[in-house]
Amino acid sequence: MNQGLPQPILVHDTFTAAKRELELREPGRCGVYCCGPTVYDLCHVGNARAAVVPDVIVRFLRHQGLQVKYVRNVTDIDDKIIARAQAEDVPAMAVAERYADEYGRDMAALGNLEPDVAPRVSGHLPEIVEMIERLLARGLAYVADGDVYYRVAAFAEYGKLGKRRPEDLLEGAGSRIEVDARKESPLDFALWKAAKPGEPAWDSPWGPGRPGWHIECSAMCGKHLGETFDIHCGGRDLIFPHHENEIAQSQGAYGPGTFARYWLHNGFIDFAGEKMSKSLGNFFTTREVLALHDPETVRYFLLTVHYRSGLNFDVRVDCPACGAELDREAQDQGRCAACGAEPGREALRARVRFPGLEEADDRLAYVYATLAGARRLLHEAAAVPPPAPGELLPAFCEHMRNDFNTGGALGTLSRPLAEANTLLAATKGVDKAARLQWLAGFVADMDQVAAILGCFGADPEDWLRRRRGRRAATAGLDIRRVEALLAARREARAAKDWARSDAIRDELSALGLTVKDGPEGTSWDFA
RNA sequence: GGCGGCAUAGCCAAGUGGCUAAGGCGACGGUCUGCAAAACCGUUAUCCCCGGUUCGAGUCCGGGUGCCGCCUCCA
Repeated sequence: MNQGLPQPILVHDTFTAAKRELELREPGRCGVYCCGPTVYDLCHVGNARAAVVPDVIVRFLRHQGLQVKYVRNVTDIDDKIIARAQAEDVPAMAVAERYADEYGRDMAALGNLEPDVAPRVSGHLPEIVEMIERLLARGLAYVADGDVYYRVAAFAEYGKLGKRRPEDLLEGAGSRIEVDARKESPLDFALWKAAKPGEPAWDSPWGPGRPGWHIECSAMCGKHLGETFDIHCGGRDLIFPHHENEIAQSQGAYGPGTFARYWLHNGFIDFAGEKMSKSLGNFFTTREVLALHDPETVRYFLLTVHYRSGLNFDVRVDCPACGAELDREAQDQGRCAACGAEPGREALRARVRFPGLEEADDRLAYVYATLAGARRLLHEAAAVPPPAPGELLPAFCEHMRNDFNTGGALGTLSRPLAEANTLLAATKGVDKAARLQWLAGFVADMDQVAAILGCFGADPEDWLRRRRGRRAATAGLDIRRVEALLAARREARAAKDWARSDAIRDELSALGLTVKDGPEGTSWDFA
């Protein structure tokens, strides 16, 4: 069937546990829902990945010509928000408002497109209540003391997404699942929670209260994407119970065969090989990482591996006193085993480095330097022939069509980038028109790659300038002193005083810089 | 205990049964350079183990081993 796509796209669907060809509910159109954050604190890097992944998927689907409606919710009613509000003695909605803003800032910094709709739970109480009433009417839910629970036993499909059998789940009921006398079964989950004194509450047929965690997504999907839509995204950990429960609710309300047609789940981010947890060495907010690296570098790094794989952030901390690399234990103790210094955990945390991101930053700089060179050459040319259709974009898209394989797609760029640099360096023996034509095609293709990835799209010169400025700032470098040294070295080189020239270069390299002497003069960068 | 995932070079990593197993980092050799740096070129793996299916398997099936995750809030 024609899907309104130039070529078929394969997607890995969690429900069927297999790669399937994307068949749209309506050719040419695609509805995408992404489970967004619960806004009770600054978002962490895992949240960033969970947003970048669907963002790239949406960008690619649009690039392939689909009309995409992208919905990413914000959970602004939740126990953790209430807990934080009570701790700070402010209204819960104020907490939610604040962190929803912060989330928006982080997402924008990372280059994520605005979703078409960013619904909030607090704006969908009527839809939620209506859905619960539907479930009650169908015998799939029951009221107990102002709470409403989903009757899991009444939904035969329960457990299919998460590959779980209700019997197995019940086995560990005593220890794993909190037993609540009001529930018919320990597996039943809350659709509506009666408000306790002091908690924010909304009116409902069952008394004042608030929605359970899962029902919001079912209700918001229904409202903004319809009873059935194409793609539902989220982190792996949401498969069970969150997405399982969404299916139970939505199919319970709308009938079999409704709701999301494809379930896409992204893998976790680890720090230093461990799942994030709130101990020193392996929990980082997006904000913290963005303070150390260009947001585009972070985005690029997130896209270097396939979205379903785990992604490890190496964490490196060196002792401020002796420079020794500290292991995890030393980091937790805030003490250097090599020299005995005790800088403390906080001081060490301030010295954290992410080698993977540093490598990614270098790679991005290479790409931008190549683009800068190509653009400069094209700009200087009197006449540029129309771009030659290259192989870059088709090869790139072939990987993207295979379950949005950004890692594989990025790999296809290496050859063309090297080729571009070869052409840029070639001064003789190349056909000038052919060279310009190839480079024009390269730049045109890279523009499209940039639109798909949300990377490589900045002005190359600006990006490289920003990078140097950022690194100069973190290194506490005095640019004027660097300029003075470079001027002195230029003089020495003009006089062919190599000894002095090299001495100045040594001085610069002691500052952590490297100089490059090219035909168009000397440039410098960080080593 | 139940369920799921992963195992590819020194490190990271792509691989939709079939030509010489992408790519990046690192290392080594070379071109360029006053010397360097950058850039470019080249070298750097038979895919955890055992068995099976197949004309053909890193890719499918079974059994091991080892990591990791979920089953409780979690992206």
